[in-house]
Amino acid sequence: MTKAEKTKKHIIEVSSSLFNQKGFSGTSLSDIIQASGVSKGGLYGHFRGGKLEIAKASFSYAVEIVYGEVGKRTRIIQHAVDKLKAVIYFYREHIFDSPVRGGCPIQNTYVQSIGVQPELEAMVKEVLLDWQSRIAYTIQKGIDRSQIRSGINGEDMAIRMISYIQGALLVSKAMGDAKAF
Amino acid sequence: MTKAEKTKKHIIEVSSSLFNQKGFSGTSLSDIIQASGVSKGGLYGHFRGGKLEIAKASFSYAVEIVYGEVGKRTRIIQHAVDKLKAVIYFYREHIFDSPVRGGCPIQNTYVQSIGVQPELEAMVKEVLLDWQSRIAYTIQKGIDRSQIRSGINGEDMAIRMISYIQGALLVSKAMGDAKAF
DNA sequence: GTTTTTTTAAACCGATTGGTTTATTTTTGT
DNA sequence: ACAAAAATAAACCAATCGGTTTAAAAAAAC
Repeated sequence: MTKAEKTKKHIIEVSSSLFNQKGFSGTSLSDIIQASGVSKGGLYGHFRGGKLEIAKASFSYAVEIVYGEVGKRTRIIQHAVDKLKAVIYFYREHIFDSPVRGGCPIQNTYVQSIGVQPELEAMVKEVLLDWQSRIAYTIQKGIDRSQIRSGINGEDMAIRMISYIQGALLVSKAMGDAKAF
Repeated sequence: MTKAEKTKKHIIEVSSSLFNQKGFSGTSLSDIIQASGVSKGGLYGHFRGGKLEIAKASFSYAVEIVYGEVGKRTRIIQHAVDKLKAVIYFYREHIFDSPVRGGCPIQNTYVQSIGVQPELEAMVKEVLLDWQSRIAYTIQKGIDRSQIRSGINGEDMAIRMISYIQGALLVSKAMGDAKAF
């Protein structure tokens, strides 16, 4: 990794935390400059698209980080039901200790970008669809292996599971405990 | 209602829509001035606390509006289970047609204020606790009337119901359909 | 019709916003 | 040691930010 690549990654790491906590309009270039230690010219050198390009890269990075952490926990699990349960357990254990500071980047980015930042909004939808198909795939595999009773609609079940996680996350964070899970 | 009160209410009506859609940092005084037609001096006359005071009043107003609409639907219903179901149906029917433009003010305000606007954050928590106790009260009444089996913990059940609604709202809006409900 | 209330328009404040370019310096790879 | 790549610091831009005060005008209440 060249120096430039390292710097770019560092900017994204720092920015993903900022954007996830304070949102797009709540995060200024000055914030990123101060938190990263990179000069304004440096930022512009790496992201000619300005703030929006940094925010987009930050969101993608944040999603990858979360996916990576979830994957660590679920990759080794064979049984489909256990695998899906492990996903939920992961989120329940990381309500106040998210892989990316500020909580679930999907939730944060979506609420803060809807109707205001169409490009970010579209990215969130893509990620959600991807997540849905991943879960649906696991469910289908479970059905094939007779671990889950057939007749279950994978896509619908996946949506409900995501919905459950997101709702429980929101309420748990607000209430200060994990009772919603 | 005096002229001043009318104007103040008008400012709040307009602002609640703006804040709910674009968030606190995403909404500027200029936005409010333009949308309300009230001059800058007028705003300051009615809200000496500036933007934050307007945002707080707007959130309270938005919550009242939603509560009012939900109440219209549920007030006449006697059976506890039907009453709770009606709440969920209400939200399902208003995913893309919220009483306050931008969707559920609890969800929006919380995500956009957490860690950044402590006063708004605190208000959301209060509203959530109030909502929880309302639902719990309905559940308890249902138990007393043998409409709900005893042994159910009203508070826990209420949290789960709120969590369900919030999650389903978020995902439904993002996905563009009500499958999550 | 007069007094009070309410609202406006305008000026002003200091600070910050995102964005852009430049010359210079530092660092890197060879 | 030298050439290429990377990063900095600084200046600059026009625009906006939230906030504050004032005199004048408009509207309402009596």
